Amino acid sequence: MDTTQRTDQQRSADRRRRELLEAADRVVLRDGPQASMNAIAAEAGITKPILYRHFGDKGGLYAALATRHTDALLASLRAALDAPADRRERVEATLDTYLAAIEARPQVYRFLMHPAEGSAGGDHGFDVGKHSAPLLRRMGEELAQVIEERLDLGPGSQQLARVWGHGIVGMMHAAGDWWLGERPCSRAELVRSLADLLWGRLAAAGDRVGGPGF
Amino acid sequence: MDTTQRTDQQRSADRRRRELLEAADRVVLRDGPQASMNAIAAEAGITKPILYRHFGDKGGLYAALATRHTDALLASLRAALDAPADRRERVEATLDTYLAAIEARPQVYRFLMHPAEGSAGGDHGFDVGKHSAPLLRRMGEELAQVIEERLDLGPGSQQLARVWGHGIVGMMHAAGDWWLGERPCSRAELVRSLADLLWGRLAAAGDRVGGPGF
DNA sequence: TAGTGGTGTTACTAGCGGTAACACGAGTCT
DNA sequence: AGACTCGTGTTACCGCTAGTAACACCACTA
Repeated sequence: MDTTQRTDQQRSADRRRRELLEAADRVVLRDGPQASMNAIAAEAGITKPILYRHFGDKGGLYAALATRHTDALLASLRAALDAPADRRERVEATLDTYLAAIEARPQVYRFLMHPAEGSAGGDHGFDVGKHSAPLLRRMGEELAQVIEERLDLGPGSQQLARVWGHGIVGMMHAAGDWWLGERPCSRAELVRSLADLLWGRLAAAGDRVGGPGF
Repeated sequence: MDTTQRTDQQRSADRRRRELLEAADRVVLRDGPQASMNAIAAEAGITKPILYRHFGDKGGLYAALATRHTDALLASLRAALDAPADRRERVEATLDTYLAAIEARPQVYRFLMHPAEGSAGGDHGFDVGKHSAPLLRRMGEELAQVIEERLDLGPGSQQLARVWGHGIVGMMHAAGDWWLGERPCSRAELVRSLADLLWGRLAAAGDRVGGPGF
């Protein structure tokens, strides 16, 4: 039970855990978010109780799975957000990165947006205000931080940055989800339209003839 | 089996249906979106198969339930959107109406955002791009229509209006969800911050000292 | 040789959505 | 009257799920 021994065991457990996660990944990407624990165990070549020993419950497994993908996506977004270009170009690059990601791997996207639905049992005093996927929350917080660091918004800047961070992320998400389902235009056009919205074209647009503007 | 008879029966069935919906409403508002069909049937004083005869499956019941609340909320939003005031005031009124609704009845809000999760069984060729709740889609489409009717956006206005409709709704939803969970500021402040975002303050903000702006 | 810890199994529980089969009461046709 | 249908209700079941208890094996150690 010396240190070396325990390290070896831990290393082995970690490796096993990674293998299980990869198997779970395959199943979730194939069957969608309702992939059953039985199916995942079968894909990994083992049986259910082992999954429960490693991840506690379904929520734990899904959280571990989601963290991997979320981290990867957030890294890409950070890179786009940090590119050496002016603000509009950075915003467009970030939007495009996100949209390219959900376009390239829609199953991953679907999973990240609805990871743990019917998992926990009796949540009677239930969590109001936490319906967005964790990914959205994390993206919102990250964006808020970038905004607050880089923009001069005057008094109340921190709070404003957080509102904007979550708001912009929500805009991106909803528009992207709709776009992915209907494909009404190219990705570049969507990016441009959203950036135009953020750039105040809504406020600047003229009223249509025949009545006061929206 | 004459017309009067059939009308009587239909009327009775409709009345029953409404009673069942009200019972389901009570249970869903009490237990959250995972309320079981057994629980709903018990609340209504009957047993499961009757629910299935009236609504087909759980998705049908939940859809009927969601439609009621969604229609009500959309009516309020339309009223705010049609108020006699200038554009900014209308936008703020609409945002405030939505936020007031989710603040006043968070359980309804929660249900509308996650109505039918683990319902249908084998959806293997699965619906990519339809993860937002139907409420969000409907709000996005309605807003798009209003924008397209009232604003002069130049060429490609219809497509632009739809992107903006869904984007703005997503912004409102994500910011509202975050705000409802953390309550970092008053509703009025949130409304003002979001309207400022839509009014181009992001583009207009100056860079912070020490580097190029976000 | 006995013991210990990790890995794996089978077999089970409780609850879910959904359904088949049956029972009762009311109105209708012959 | 008697048979027939139809809507409403029930009980008892199916197949599935998440999650668990109990047992078996295998390697390593004292």
